[in-house]
Amino acid sequence: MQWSELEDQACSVSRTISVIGDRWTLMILRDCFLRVRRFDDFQERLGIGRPILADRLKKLVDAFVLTKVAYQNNPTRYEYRLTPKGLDLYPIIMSIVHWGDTHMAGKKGRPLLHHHKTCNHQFDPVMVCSECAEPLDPREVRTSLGPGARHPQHMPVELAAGVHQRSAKAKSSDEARPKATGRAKLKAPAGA
Amino acid sequence: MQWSELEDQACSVSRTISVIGDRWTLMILRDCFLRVRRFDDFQERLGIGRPILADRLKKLVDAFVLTKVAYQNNPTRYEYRLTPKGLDLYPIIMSIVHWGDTHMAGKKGRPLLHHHKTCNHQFDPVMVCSECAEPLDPREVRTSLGPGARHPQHMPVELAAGVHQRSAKAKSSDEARPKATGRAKLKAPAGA
DNA sequence: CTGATGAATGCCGAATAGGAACTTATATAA
DNA sequence: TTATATAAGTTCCTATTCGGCATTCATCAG
Repeated sequence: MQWSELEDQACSVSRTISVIGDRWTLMILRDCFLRVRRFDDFQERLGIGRPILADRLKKLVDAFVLTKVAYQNNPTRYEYRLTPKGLDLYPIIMSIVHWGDTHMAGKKGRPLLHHHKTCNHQFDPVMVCSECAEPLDPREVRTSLGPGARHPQHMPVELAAGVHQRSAKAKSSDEARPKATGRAKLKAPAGA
Repeated sequence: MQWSELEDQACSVSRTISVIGDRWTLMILRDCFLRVRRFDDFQERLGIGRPILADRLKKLVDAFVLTKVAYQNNPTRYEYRLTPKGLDLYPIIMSIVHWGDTHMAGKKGRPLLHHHKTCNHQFDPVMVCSECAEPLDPREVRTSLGPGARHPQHMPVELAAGVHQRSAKAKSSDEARPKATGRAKLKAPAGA
């Protein structure tokens, strides 16, 4: 499978990985959230080669994750800023940071601390259910087919087992709609 | 920078990326959470080459993200299961899925739906603050140095700017740039 | 004009991906 | 007994991609 085929797949993970599934891209994005914006700053902080950096930045701009903003004229120079789409990557980056803090930190502890201005506490990111606000445990989640489902290889094994080529009818009980009852403030963008 | 150098860095993102920052690895992990466990199932679902699959599985086992469990004897065959450390990757995978659902879904909608057994609702994952349970907005988060902090290139720009270890040519950049915040609050909050 | 700065390219060796066939070990079928 | 099927790899080879160095490009300061 080629890199470019990934984004054509009917799988959200594949398509996301086609944008961010690259070592350098993730490092660049981390720096973006640390408010790094200029080519040479990225280059110096990451120790990345300039050609690769240029390539990754261009791809991120093409994917509307970053946008080039002129910060001076004559010559016009640009800096790279996160778009709203790029800002939405925050949970991914924070999840990665938190996993690293939890499982990969050296004996000295975590390198960075996060302080929430809203509540004025140091915090950890927690992934919760949009409906009941409970932290998510993978064993408490059941996956079912959505309207965009196409290929069995993107389904959980227990659903893929009976399906062979074509789009399967969602056979789970609540196939219908997300119907967000419950805490409105937790409701994530519905997407699609 | 080599792949192998990443894991030596004092940055949680670097170290995490050294484990999961690979296209195939992320796809494999997605399948793990969809309860795929056997070599040939991974191979068939992902269309990945067998050598690469074997390599990635081995790396994940070495990183204690997966573990090999014998599911039969004569001949002994193993399947791959997520360890607790691997299960902790769930927020990362879910963040990726959700971003893809939100920003990369085709017109047909998302391929998979997630149902929370705990509350019996279809849901989206939301990343919240562990202290106040509010959804996280990157602009409401301030980053500060933790006990494991070492290199300025892992700090947010406004903190790295004041650190001495910076290379000599930094003077011009500091001059030309609007001073963000001073270095007033560099000190990390004491305990979590 | 010359040099400095910020950014993008070309070239080339090294690493990686991908496919096909091969291996091992056993159970089942002919 | 031989043959076939199965699961989990491994070996080998080719083609692509990656990463780093040096260069190029455009513009402004002097």
